[in-house]
Amino acid sequence: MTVQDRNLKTQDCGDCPIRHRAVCARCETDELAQLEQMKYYRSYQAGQTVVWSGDHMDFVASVVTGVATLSQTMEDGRRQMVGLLLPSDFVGRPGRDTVAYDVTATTDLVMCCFRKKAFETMMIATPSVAQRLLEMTLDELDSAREWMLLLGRKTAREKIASLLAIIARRNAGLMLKRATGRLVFDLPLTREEMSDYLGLTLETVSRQMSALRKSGVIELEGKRHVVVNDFDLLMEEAGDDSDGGMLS
Amino acid sequence: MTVQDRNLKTQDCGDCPIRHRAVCARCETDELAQLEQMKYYRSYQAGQTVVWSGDHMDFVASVVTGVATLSQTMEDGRRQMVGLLLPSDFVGRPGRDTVAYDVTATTDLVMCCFRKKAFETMMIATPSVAQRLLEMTLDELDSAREWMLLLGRKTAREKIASLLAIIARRNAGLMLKRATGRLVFDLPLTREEMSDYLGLTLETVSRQMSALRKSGVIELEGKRHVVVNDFDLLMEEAGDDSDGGMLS
DNA sequence: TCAACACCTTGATTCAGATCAAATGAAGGC
DNA sequence: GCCTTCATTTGATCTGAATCAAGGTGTTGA
Repeated sequence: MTVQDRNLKTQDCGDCPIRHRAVCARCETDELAQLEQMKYYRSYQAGQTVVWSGDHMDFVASVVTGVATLSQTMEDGRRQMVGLLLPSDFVGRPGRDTVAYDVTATTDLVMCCFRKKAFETMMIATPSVAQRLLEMTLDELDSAREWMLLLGRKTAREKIASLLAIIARRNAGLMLKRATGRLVFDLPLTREEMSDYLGLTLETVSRQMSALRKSGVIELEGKRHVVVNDFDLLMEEAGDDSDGGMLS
Repeated sequence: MTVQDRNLKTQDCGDCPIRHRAVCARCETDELAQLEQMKYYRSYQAGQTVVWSGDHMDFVASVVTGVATLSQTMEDGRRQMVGLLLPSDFVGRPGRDTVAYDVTATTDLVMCCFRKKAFETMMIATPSVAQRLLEMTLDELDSAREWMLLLGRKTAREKIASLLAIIARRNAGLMLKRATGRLVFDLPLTREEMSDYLGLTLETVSRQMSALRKSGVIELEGKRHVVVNDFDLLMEEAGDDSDGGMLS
């Protein structure tokens, strides 16, 4: 445990998402107290790998701050991201020892962790945890399927617009100028990471970002800072007929 | 529950997969009996739609025989399959009313169903069901993520080989000539359905099937009957470094 | 026996996005 | 201030798969 971890441990735990997302819905006080005792924090620096595909992962966790990605790599180096973990998202698989994909911190990252064994025991003793986790997993499955439509059938421009829409949505709470209809946020991903998420090359990502800028859908300040002038227009560019259900 | 009890229970209902996959692992006699009473069967003809995206789905089900697909469609008609349901696969989402994708029978189909309300009640009363379902959902999520790699990064030839490998694997029990190393099976999908699953056009599917035939990886008898001479070679064509974990 | 139809194959051409190749720009170290 | 480094943009060219366009094959039903 690092010094930083220890410091976090002594803090008030009000910000731990597992508590709220995995348990709160139907929990009882005793269960909450039990979970509180079990949890601990881990910090990772931007770029650090949390676990490699095939490795043993002895904890389950929930993102507190920062962004992590799940990715799969082929023998020849082709890479596809299969998940984007933003604050409050859950990682880890109770009931299986190894992970099937790399988990990487793309920004500095703090996760709230539970030792897997203890969490599993807890799950068996507390049905509401398993049920909440099932609900979350089904949401993730829906997101994954929405993403399959993007990867299989959307154009490069639609892919970029979709990704921007997702990030904008998830950041909604943090965004400025919401009242004016403008959404402002910083991309937590490099162009290369975006390309790995969208099944494109980084050059195509860059070109389509420029194209969206030129047609007035977004404004770019620096490389990472994005201003969305009209969210509905962005959604239209994304080709979504729904309301962006992938955000769930 | 003794082994003999289990045998007795399985005799009257040997073909119902929900019972085996969702419950058996940790079940008790009462719960089994309760499930037995709740279940009923539905049949669909090839081509029939089971539920449309957005519709209310008042049951959960498990495929007994036949093949069904899950697909999403964009406003302009672009379609992407997001799931292939083979015998023993589960459909339906306890805890949500509507489905997010079309469910279609691609062959004649028999499903073993449970009314959703009753199943949910049952789930709350019987923790093992929720836990088993969580495990199944996590497996599905892994498959979906494996499929994202295919859609985002594989070539047309690799996509076709991957699909053939999946179907071959899942049919392993039914296949002939297993001892000789040859795998023989019928494709349950048209070329168009294959293309919707793989994010290709039907012409490309047809061309790549021919290409695999010409290079001796597969033999085709008629349009649907496939002979795989060397499964390892097929896996190599599929570009998988793993053992094809998507089959789980 | 032969339409009609659904499904599949094959060929010719086009095009979106990949690949190859510089050039630009911003941030940190000396 | 100047060099180095790394992320990004932009340009030129190439290519794998899409698109457009015939034909072929097998099945159903009159």
